[in-house]
Amino acid sequence: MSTGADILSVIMGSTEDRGIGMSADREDAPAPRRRGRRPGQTETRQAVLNAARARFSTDGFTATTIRAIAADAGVDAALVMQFFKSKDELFGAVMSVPPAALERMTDAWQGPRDGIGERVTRALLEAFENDAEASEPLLAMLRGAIAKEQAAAQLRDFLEARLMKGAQAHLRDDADTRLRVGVASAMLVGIIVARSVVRVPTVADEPLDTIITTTAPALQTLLAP
Amino acid sequence: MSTGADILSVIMGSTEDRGIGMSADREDAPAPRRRGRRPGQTETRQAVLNAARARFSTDGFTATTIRAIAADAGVDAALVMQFFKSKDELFGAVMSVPPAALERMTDAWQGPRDGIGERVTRALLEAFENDAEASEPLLAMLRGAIAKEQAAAQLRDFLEARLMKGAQAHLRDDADTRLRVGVASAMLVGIIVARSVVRVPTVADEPLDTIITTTAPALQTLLAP
DNA sequence: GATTAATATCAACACACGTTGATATTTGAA
DNA sequence: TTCAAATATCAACGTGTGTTGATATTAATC
Repeated sequence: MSTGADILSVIMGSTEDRGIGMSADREDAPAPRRRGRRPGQTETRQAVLNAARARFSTDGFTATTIRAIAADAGVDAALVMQFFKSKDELFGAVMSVPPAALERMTDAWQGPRDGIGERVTRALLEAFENDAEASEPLLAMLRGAIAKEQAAAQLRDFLEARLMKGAQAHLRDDADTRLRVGVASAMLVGIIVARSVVRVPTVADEPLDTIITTTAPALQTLLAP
Repeated sequence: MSTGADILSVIMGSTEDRGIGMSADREDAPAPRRRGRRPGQTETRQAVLNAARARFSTDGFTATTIRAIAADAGVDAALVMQFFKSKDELFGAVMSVPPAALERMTDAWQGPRDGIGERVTRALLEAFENDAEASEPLLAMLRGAIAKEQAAAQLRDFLEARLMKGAQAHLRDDADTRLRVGVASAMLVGIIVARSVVRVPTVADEPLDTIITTTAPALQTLLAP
């Protein structure tokens, strides 16, 4: 049941990073837990956040349980409630794309019109495939958008106010351009859904470069008509 | 046992001629319900299916409760369990796109290469926007794909074995064409997600024709390179 | 009319969930 | 040292869930 949390704890941190040491003790032994505060520097809060991000991104909001998150982090469920006071607040704390990843995505819109289709396609899809820090919050929002209006709003905001706005900083600012950027983003989200959520074989089994090569010319037509 | 379910769901939304006792009793009166079998010809099973399809398509699998479906259909929850023996089986009975709607989508791939981008885009998006019989099962699968592997598999099958296969009947059958059809479908799914699930304003507020006009040339590039 | 099967409701089960209050242990400062 | 705050667990609560078994009412068949 454990997800890509190990990778994550190596990469570590997100917008909530406190800049302290890592080492991330995963629990797998059914140890008879001692009761009080643990000795040494405490990093449990971060472990809970990582576990929550991983769970929410794979199971969605409703199907993710506080108890499961707590178990993943090797912690009692009540402690999770003590840190973040409700499941809703924990979800909110988890859904934020780190600025660095966002910048990498929006920078792709800059540059000559010639290669814009490929640049944008590659930036977004590669970020999603290789950067758990960027993809997990996005997947959490996407999956959460189904059940939680909060998540839909957050994803809307990310796409609209951050990704698309960041794109338009490098483009013209008329209604037509806005629409084209919106449709292009939607298309790329579709490819992400097909690959990572639904896992349609034709799209999911192909190497990412093949997908990019196929997709880019269509995006080019859309973005540089 | 979903034997008769598919047939029934095809018959259902005919908007006219239900033959005999229509009535369509939606709950609105807090009537003290009588207990046994209701008089007249019974159509409750269909009402349950309709309510379930609507619920699953808007709330997703996990958040949809048997009790809510039963209430929508004006029926006791236990009766739902008697008809379909579990929530899983009810979900399975609901997720099937009627053949007529499917045919309308796949037929669009037929014809001259010139207009294929627009034809396909229009067929899929319009079917989704105007035809609840087609869109509700699809949305149910899409929303369910997050939490239920069953739903992801069903949606995979629909896209892969039905929609894409139906498309390829009218096209060449090499690996490259298959990939292009897959990517095109994924892109259109992305637009559906942006409009109907996440409701990104830039894409969702525009009239459908504007979206189609913008999208079609990109699909054309992809499908007739 | 009598029997049987289908349709319907009701009451309750066991279980998992989010959440809470009491309590134990450690840390860090006074 | 002393003591409050932070960190941790435990036991339990109320609620809502899918599901079940008993039972009532009607329709269809003989």
